[in-house]
Amino acid sequence: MNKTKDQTTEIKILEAAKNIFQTKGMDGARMQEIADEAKINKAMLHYYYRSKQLLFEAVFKQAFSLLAPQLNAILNDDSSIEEKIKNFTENYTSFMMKHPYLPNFIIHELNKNEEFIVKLKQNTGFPNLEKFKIKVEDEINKGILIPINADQLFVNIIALNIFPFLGKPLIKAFTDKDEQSYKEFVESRKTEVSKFIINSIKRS
Amino acid sequence: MNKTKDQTTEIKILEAAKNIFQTKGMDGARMQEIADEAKINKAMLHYYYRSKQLLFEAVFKQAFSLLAPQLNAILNDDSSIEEKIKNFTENYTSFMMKHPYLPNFIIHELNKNEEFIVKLKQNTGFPNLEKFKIKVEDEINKGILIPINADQLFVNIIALNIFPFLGKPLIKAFTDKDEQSYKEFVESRKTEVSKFIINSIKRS
DNA sequence: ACATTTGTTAACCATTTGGTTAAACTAATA
DNA sequence: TATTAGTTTAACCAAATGGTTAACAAATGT
Repeated sequence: MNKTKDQTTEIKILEAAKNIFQTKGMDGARMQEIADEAKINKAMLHYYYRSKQLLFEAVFKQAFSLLAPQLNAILNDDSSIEEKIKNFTENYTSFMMKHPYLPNFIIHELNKNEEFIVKLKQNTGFPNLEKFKIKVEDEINKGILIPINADQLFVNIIALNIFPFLGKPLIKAFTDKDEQSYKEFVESRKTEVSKFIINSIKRS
Repeated sequence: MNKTKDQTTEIKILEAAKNIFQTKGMDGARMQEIADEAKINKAMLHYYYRSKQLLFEAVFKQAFSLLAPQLNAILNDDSSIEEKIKNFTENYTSFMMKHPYLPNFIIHELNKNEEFIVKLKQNTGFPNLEKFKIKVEDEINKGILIPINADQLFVNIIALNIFPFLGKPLIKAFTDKDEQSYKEFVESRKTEVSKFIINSIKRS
């Protein structure tokens, strides 16, 4: 057999499964649909991944593993909180514009199965806030930032960055934007969000 | 027949459907499961609501109709932006603590079926930002607020308030909180979030 | 009292769905 | 070139699922 072809079929399946699972969710996805998307026989899905559940987990883990490094990189580098916020906002928004279904997929499946995150947490490389917390407290002590709880600040940062992708249909409707102007709206958040946060927490 | 009993059966179904649909989503929900939850025969679901789709829509519309007035009340009253933000943050968080599955349910289903919001928009009472925008611009001109785009501000407000309910499993894992301390965390956001926003936009 | 409408149930049905099987095919190896 | 191991396919299967039906029960109106 040909190892290259092995991989391409296996990867074609994962790719197709990613598309279907991320748009329709675990429950809404059909094995046949994934097979069609990958242009292979349905039996191949089971040949390579055994069951829908295992195929789903392969997709989910891959999706999650795309997000964690983004967070870690910024939480653990040595830059100032202001720089962290600027970098994160810029990078994360750019990344999400390329993977717009990802936040919804992860959040929905995690909410449907809360125990699932316990498994992920055991993984090395699961984001850790310790260094970020220390840095926040340090800058508060130095008078750079006004007093704020680091957990609250962290949640505020990710909320402001992720929500536009989660709530896109809602926001589009509320603010009366079409696809194009919504894209511009999100694009402008790359800088607006960090200004907004820094305005709030930086001692002036 | 007995009109009171009619209503209770019909309402028992809607109540059960709400529980199941909101936790499992349209695709994950089973008609039999809803019937069991309501402790009635499965055929009754079809007798009163015709199909799964229509039952789902009844649940969805009811859920959505709980959110819209909350938004409208605050967008359209005559208070200052600062008061709007304080009221909204306090009220919305309290409300969501009582209906924690609501945001996820609405956001997930809306993302799976983007056209669906068009129907909702035709409804009278669909939230409208005009008055809010005018008030924001007014306060900017008066020098109360620093310049900020009203749409961006609006998205920031709802992002900061809704995200803790959408991303609960994620945030719990990242910040290492158990159920109780997460509850306290969210509780404290009732005031923290408005302080955070006002800090950012109020001219000092 | 009786016919009619409304509500409820159990059994049933067609279709869909995840998953299996066995045979056919491919390509490297001995 | 025969063997072997891995790959792919079509046909199949049992269980689950949304939905229907027909008989029965309980109100309601006349």
